Amino acid sequence: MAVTIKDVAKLANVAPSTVSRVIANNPRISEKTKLRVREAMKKLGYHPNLIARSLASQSTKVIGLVFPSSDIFFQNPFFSTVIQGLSEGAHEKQYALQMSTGKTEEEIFEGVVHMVQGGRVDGIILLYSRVNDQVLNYLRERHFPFLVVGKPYECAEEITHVDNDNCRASRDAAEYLLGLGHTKIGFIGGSEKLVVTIERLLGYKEALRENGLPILPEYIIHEEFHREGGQDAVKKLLSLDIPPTAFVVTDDIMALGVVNTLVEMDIKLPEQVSVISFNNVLLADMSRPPLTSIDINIFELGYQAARSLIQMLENDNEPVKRIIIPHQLVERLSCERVENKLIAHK
Amino acid sequence: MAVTIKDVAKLANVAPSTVSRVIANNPRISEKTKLRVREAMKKLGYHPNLIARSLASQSTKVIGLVFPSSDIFFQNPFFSTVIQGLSEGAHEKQYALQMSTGKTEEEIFEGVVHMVQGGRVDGIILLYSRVNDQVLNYLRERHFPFLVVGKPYECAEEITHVDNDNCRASRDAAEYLLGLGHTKIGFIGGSEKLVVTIERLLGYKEALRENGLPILPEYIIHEEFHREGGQDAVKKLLSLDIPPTAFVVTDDIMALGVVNTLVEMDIKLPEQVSVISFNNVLLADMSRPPLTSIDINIFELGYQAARSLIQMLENDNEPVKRIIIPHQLVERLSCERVENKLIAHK
DNA sequence: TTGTAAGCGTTATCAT
DNA sequence: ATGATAACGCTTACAA
Repeated sequence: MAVTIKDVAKLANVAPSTVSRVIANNPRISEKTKLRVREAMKKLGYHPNLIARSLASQSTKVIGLVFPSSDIFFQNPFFSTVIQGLSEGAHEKQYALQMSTGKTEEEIFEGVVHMVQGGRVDGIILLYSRVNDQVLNYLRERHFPFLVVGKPYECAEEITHVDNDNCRASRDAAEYLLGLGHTKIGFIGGSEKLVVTIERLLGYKEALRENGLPILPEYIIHEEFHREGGQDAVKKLLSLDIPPTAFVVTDDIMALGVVNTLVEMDIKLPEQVSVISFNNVLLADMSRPPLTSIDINIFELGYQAARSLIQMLENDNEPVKRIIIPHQLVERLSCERVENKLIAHK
Repeated sequence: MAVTIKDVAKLANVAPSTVSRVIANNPRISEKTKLRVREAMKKLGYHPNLIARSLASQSTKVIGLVFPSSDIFFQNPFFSTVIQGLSEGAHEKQYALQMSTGKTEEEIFEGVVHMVQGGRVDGIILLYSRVNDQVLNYLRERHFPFLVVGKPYECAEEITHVDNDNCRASRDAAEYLLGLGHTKIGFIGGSEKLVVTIERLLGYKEALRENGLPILPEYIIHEEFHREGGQDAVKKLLSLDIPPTAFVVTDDIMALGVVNTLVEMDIKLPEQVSVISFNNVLLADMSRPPLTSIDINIFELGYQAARSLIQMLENDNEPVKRIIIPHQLVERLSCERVENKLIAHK
């Protein structure tokens, strides 16, 4: 059996509670005893049992992570990078990260309940935001500390969240294309259930509207966040009578699908068609041509999420916060000023 | 405060121990009481406190994950996919996954000690294998249950591990190129401290030797597992008096760097130079030309790792195992039969 | 400044 | 088949 607080107490000739106080660095213990106790701890190679500590103190120093059920999320570099940020934010405050596992939505939900009611985590970070989310509703009802990476669909002002200004970012993207003279701009987004898609669509529409351009429903396509999604979308758009000359694509991976498809169709990028996308993951500049993309600072999203949740956990009635991570447009070579070279009508 | 076993006991008119037995589905409890107790649990919305259970039973049902310290690991899709496999394997047996956090090697080591001595995990999975690893040595010394994804550098027969036959895989890769008539084959590998690099280099050498070809030290380059690594390596190799006509690259991402660099140098793929790589991550077929790559079944690596560790945890003296995940060569368009079109000497 | 003792919510060993 | 009761290893009033 491992060495416990009692063993240390015995060796140092003090009570177990004293050892506990030394660990907590309680100021009411004399330096002399502290020294003696610490020596005993070192001698025995003592390390506190975190489970026992959690039980006694009702706090685990563990943060639960909830991912969306879709496989697609894992395939996207967003996942890795946000984890890196979370990891760094958590580590700084000595918190551990635990992942929910499960494939279906239902399994994930049960996993969260297990974590929460089982007392295994002090708080939860949701790494997605969708319409009518069961997990979010559950956490709210139980008043369990949690935070959303992304913008909650409802009651955003009552839920702490870390997000980009996606509406603005999308407006920036569309305005960039408008600035290059494009007037026929298509929008290729992810699932309409995802708040991020909703927001980016909004920004796109705002930009068009403010520039006096019509919003054409046939120019707006929703597909999954993967390459095939981008491929399907661009095919649909290019088969229109008057196809767009530029695309706002809400994810780099989708954009790669778009680019590949265009290349296969022998359409020149950026001479004939411009593409701007989101996330600026590593792949963005591995594409040929490299993608102009809106960098949303994924690492920072994760880092601030971890920090903010820990703040909520450590300070009673920390106010609800909305943390906006800045984005920036990274110009590469996938967009060009529109000349009169239109795509031949089909 | 949450509802406990005592509350359930009171409502069902039994002793707490009986409730505990019902939870464990102990056969010595009558069906009648089981029913009554379960009803009470449902009525109160009871959920066992996992922390208390862990303390009493000295087992957490949590697996600790240890990543290499390098940022590069996270940027590689290997990370996401192996996590998916681990997640599925763990979930099936109701285990949770906890990640070690920390940037430097030292921080990670401390994180592991914290997890282990703190009793927070029942076992550990190392997601890398390198020469002289501090973490591995620590776990061995303490006889703490753990398993390695990859081949341990030393005492591989005493440590359960889940791996590919990397030596064989690399031989397959080299032989494939030899089969296409290449005789000047370069090797671009990762850090020499990583066992995977060592093994793949070995396989490469074996293939050359068995085919009566010389092993040229200047044809062997080690770089980091990222795109720049591939770029640097190929530049070095192409500046040789007699540059290779084909490359075995031990990672897809590096291979992308190789391909991009070749394109920039106006060297035609696969007409002038062939490239074969490892891992077959999604990017492999997004490259132009799409990469011929050895699929090492990353998901399966993770999945089997989780399952095997759980077996070790649940069965006393489970024997040490070596689990080899099969690989297969996926032919795409980055390799071609060598004709007499050599690269012009520099 | 330090010790005593009562929890924290389970499991597990005795009894009965 | 079920009930007391003692762990599990720590924290934290309350005493002294």
